[in-house]
Amino acid sequence: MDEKRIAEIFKAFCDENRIRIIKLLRSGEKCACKLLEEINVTQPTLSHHMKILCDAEIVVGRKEGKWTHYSISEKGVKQAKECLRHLTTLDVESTNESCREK
Amino acid sequence: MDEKRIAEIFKAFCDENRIRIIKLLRSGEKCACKLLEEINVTQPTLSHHMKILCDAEIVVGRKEGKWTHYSISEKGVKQAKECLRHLTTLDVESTNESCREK
DNA sequence: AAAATATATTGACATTTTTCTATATGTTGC
DNA sequence: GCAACATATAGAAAAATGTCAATATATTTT
Repeated sequence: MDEKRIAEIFKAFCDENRIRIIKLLRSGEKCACKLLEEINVTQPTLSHHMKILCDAEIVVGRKEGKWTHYSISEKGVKQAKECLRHLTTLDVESTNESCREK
Repeated sequence: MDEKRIAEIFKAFCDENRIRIIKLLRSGEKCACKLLEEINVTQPTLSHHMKILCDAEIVVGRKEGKWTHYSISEKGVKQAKECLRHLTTLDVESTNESCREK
């Protein structure tokens, strides 16, 4: 996966308000109006954060009439975990020259 | 863990150059001069990114004379994984009111 | 069809982040 | 001690991000 996409995924987790939103979704699907009650931002700001979370595919929105219900995306989370695992696992295959000197 | 610290950890993964650096460290410990050769930024910019990676505890620096050797921190990675797991795991204990309406 | 409600988009502003140049600090070898 | 090298810090500029007020869009209700 390219660096740009990886960055996009993890941007979900690097803003305090988005982390609060994710924590709220741990208890299950919630509509935007409910999230808005529990978080200290205006409605357009919440909408902006939900877009970032959805673009990262950590969250999915389900439209139902005038409401949008958001929930944690199992699929996206799996991808994020796999991505984190891959990034941080030593690659034993690759040779290594640790320093120009020595 | 508080939102601020969680955001700090995942900031390691939300910049393209930092992801490139982490990918380079997958092949093992590397000194700053070696990383600098392989990445298209100036030395102070690299230093800045290394600080963010170290603050997130995803990377550790080992000083040896005039060199600093960087490597992926198993301990920090473990914490990040655990953090991601916790954030994205449904909390079955908590009751849920998904929407104000209905 | 008009009013009310839920969410998204636009545009402006403030803050944060990334980047650079210049300079400082610390280490090694002469 | 001095020159050369590796890395860090300071400060400034540019870019990206977070935030809000205003407004648009879509849906439901009356």
